[in-house]
Amino acid sequence: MDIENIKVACSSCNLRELCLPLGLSAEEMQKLDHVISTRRRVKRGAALFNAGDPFTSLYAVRSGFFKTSVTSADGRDQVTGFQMAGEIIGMDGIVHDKHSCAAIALEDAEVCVLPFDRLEQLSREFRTLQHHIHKIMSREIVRDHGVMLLLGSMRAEERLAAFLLNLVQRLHARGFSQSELILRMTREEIGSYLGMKLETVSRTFSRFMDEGIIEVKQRYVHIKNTQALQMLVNPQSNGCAAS
Amino acid sequence: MDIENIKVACSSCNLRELCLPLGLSAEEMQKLDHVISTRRRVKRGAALFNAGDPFTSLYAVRSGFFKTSVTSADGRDQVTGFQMAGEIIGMDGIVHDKHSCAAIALEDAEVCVLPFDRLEQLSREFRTLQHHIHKIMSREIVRDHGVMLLLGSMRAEERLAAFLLNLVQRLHARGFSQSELILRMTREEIGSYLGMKLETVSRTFSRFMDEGIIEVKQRYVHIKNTQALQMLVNPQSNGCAAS
DNA sequence: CGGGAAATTGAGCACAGTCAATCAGTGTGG
DNA sequence: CCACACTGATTGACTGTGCTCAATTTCCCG
Repeated sequence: MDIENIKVACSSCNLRELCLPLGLSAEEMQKLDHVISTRRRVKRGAALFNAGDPFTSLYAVRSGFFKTSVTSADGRDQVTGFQMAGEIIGMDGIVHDKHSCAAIALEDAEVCVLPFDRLEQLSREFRTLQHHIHKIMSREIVRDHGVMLLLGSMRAEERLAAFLLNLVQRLHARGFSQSELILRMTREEIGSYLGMKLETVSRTFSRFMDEGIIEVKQRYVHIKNTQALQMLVNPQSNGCAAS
Repeated sequence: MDIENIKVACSSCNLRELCLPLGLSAEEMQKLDHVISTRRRVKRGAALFNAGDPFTSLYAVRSGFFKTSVTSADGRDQVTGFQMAGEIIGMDGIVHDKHSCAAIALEDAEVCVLPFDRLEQLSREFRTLQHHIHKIMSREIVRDHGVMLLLGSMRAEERLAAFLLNLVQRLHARGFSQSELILRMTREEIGSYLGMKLETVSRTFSRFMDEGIIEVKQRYVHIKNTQALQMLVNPQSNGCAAS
């Protein structure tokens, strides 16, 4: 099985500045350690949960990379996001006590299991934790609105540029390069997320390469001209680094 | 000014089965009445809040109709949702203590002001209220994922059909007709929400009319064949009413 | 009743989708 | 260890949906 229980502690986790414990006091974090007692391993290609699965917990990505996707009644599916270390998955399940999307590991991954009833219980005691959970959900809502903007009003080039910039920025916040990355998802998954076909993703990558903006070799991407990408997303930002 | 304070009570509101108080006990609802002490009127075309405004409260729509929209750095904007009576607006503001989208009244409207710190305080006392707030935020996330599916994988006809069905279903839950409605938004706003140009919205309406599926006259819409619309959204649902 | 915003409709075009062939990379089994 | 199969990526040619630009028309609202 791909499930394995491991004792863990937020207080000693190197992701605590990115993840759930952000901003908690030592005492609060200690309490949190009691709530978050198990980890779970998920193999590449396996589901952390599927649409329809009963909702019990949120999950904090500890290592690895996930995609979440929803499926329409007639079988079309849409990737709704990609999640990396320190990000929280599963908030879609709260409304109906079951998940409405699936979370699939794109590489061997490990998550911290956060039983939601215990999280609610603890957040009734600590307003910092309570507020932090509200923030995490609000952040997801704001992120989703950004994706709607992308899907509703941008052209293929702009979408892919925005996608690359977002990915590299999040990776950079985790200590990786600002200009190089390995894509963990296929062209088809990128396309599904960005509302375009895999061939268009591939062609757009090639065009960026022809223009000298990036270097692509399969999953490897080197961003040679960040400003050019920013200009594509937002023509206003004329070369000057926006804060 | 378009601001006016009025004493109000959730416990005697006719929207309490749709809105925030859903599922609360008499005692809890009485406590909630103390939190929600003011209403605010918003004139047609005016903003309940704008992007960048400091976040203090959530708002429950009491009457009228709103749109929320985000604006990109270069001025494009995207309608992210339409809200009607009983729905909650403003959760985008929690993460950064300021709103990331604007909420504009599409007709003269009235909202209940829910100061967020007091809501957090009360939800630390009542787990029913706490869980209900989590559900409301989760519902928004799930809704957003549905919009992504629509924007990312549907064609113009399917988008508009899904939009009409969603709108009429929500209106029906509020006691309005299942087949007739007045659109409170312009073709341009519909287009922005659905990721298409206003001309395409208009043309698609006309096509539906030619096919005898609906009757449209400016803002008035009569759905003559709900099944045909459902078939457009989901070809699988072959005439049989899906549960 | 008149002005202006909103909606409709048309013609032509472009971006991205479709279908198809080829190539590259990876992992498996003989 | 190499051959082979398979998935994923690239590229090409063609097509079609929806966008652009433009001209009317309709309907509100003052």
